[in-house]
Amino acid sequence: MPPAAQPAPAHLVHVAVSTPAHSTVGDLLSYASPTPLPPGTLVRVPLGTREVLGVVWDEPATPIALPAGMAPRAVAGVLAGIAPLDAAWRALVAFTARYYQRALGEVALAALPPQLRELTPEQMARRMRRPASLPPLPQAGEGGGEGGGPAPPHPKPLPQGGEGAAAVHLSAEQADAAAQVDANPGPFLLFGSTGSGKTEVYMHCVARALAASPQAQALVMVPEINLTPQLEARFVQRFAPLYGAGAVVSLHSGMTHPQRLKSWLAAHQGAARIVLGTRMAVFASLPGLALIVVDEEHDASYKQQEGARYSARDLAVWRGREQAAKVILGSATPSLESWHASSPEVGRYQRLAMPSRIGAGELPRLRLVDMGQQPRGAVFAPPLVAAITERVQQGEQCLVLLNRRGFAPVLHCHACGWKSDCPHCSAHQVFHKTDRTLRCHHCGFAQRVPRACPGCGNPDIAPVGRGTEQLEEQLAQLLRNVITPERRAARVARIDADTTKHKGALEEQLAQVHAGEVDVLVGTQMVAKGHDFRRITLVAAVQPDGALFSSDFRAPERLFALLMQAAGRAGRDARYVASQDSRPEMWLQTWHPDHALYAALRRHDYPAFATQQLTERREAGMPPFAYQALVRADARSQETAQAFLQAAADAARAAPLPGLDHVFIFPPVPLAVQRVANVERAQMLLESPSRAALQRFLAAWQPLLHTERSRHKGLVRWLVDVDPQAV
DNA sequence: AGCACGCCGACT
DNA sequence: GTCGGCGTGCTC
Repeated sequence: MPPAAQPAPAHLVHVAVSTPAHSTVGDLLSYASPTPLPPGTLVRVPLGTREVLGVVWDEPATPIALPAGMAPRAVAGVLAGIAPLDAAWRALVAFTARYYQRALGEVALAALPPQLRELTPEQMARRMRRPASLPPLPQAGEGGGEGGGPAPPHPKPLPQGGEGAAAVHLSAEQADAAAQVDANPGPFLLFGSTGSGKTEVYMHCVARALAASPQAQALVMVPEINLTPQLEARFVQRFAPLYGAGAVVSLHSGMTHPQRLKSWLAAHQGAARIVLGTRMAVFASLPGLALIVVDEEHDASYKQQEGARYSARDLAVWRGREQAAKVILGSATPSLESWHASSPEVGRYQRLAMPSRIGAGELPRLRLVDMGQQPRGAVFAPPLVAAITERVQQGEQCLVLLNRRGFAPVLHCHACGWKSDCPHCSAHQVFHKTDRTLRCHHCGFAQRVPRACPGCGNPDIAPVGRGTEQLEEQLAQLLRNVITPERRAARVARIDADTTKHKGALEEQLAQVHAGEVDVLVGTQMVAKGHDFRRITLVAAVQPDGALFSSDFRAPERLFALLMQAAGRAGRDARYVASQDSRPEMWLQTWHPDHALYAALRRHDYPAFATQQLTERREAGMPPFAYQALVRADARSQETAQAFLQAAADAARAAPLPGLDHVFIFPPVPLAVQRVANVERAQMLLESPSRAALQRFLAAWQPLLHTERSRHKGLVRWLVDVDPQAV
């Protein structure tokens, strides 16, 4: 009688699964597998009653002890068609989790395309077999080891001589910047004014990087989904002839899950040579990564605002160093962090300047309207109305910016003092005239506009303040008799989040502007970013002052960047400036015409502005001369939220935690909008001159925060935000 | 976070 | 008699 086949000796594998940082479960869970599984392997494992996606992780330095008496469960399946994620990807994920104080598995799983979680191994295998537009897939064998499968096939022979045939001529400035990137390790800060042709430099550097090796890949990030289509068009035009149509892919949250999975797999397998995307693309699996470009690197959108609150720009720099890829950060108005890092005194980044505008007209002249000298209560100062009228009569387009949606931010009853407060938030409900609603922009609560004051019955309730809807209405009224050179009545249009809710609406509206059907465009800051309005010769910011005296120390930086960017929308094409005496202009309506920010803006002098801001920041000990973290707490009552934060701070001081000597803990305070959707919000700022000390402190603090959480009933959630972009 | 189990109110 | 409210507790 032969003995029954011995069960194969079980191998213990350590798997990252998605358990949030709030959970008591450790970073890695142990499972049994009949065969050893290399780190990076995608597996399905049982977790409680469900089966979830996991990533086999590296053997921990210190062995993990299972809870007493617990036997490891068996791995349910291996996603065999997908090569293991390489060590570089795992290192990026591990660093992100550590630095931003989140669970490893949460970061790892969030970094993978969502459809991987939904597909069973069988569905996955079917999908991998399906003949796709992608080149044939490398088959990853069991135990395939590090670095993925064999080199991917190439749809087209490699271009000869480094530069592709489709290369365009670079200006001397562009060529010099590109040559510096070639010759130096970086990271680089490409400081190029709007219209200086940064994208050409990016494409040139991408071409060089890809030509250097058949495996080489490039990652190009932009801040907003809206900006990916036009970027993709340019990259496809330039690189598809060289590397095939599948060589350029996009990755952003606006794509469908199947599209995202397809792009992700193409990048993972190396078939995609160029990945374009938003901040999430920084986590793409790119085994051949040779170059990372972060366009508009100053943009706040690179900071993730939920889950792991990572900065894709900062992670790009980290990843580039780890994976020996060059990194180019590009901006006309760099973040002060990057500007400082590229200063001679620090020298961490190499600064490359491109001051000239190519093929575009001169930068617009700044016109400051002193609102103290204008009739009270006017939305538009008479000189601005006159200027817009004149432009429209000459067949030129104008752009009017106001960063506030709706008709008016609040309704007010003068009889009893009633205001349109949101019942669930400590904020006003915004009056939207087009659909006759009051809407809270924080919690989304919407209701019909009341006919009379709900407080006293007074039928006369008045809008206070202005939003884009009101500007649109007022401008249409002011320009009602203005005729364009084509003998057509002037047309005003509005672009904001309300008019572009539906898919394709933004593209449609932009097309109308490009076709010249619109004369004056009113919009929020979404129109100031990136879009190429060739015929706009006048840009006006109606109410820019708010940011000058904001409690947020980064508000001036953001305002300067926004206004510079908006100014760059004007006069992109010299042909559309009708005559010499109508050169492009940027108008600002301000109560503070002598403010230093506007003076620097008038000279288009970012370096002067940055120097002044950095001086203030240095004196005040603020970033980039200090490092910050924020602990946020949401609770049923403000007292509970603050009590939790205070208790956490007390526990840290009582311990005392390592790094505490170099970390200053501010008292808990309510957020500016204290209550949202009936949840009270508070936060506590931590500041340190040493990033390392702050990191050490936060890591040691994590378990105490968990402990405190359970002691505070009514606490809804808490979170840590490292390097917060607003405090 | 999910997803269980668990113990009290208004309905087929 | 059940369906279901969301309060605590666990996930290798």
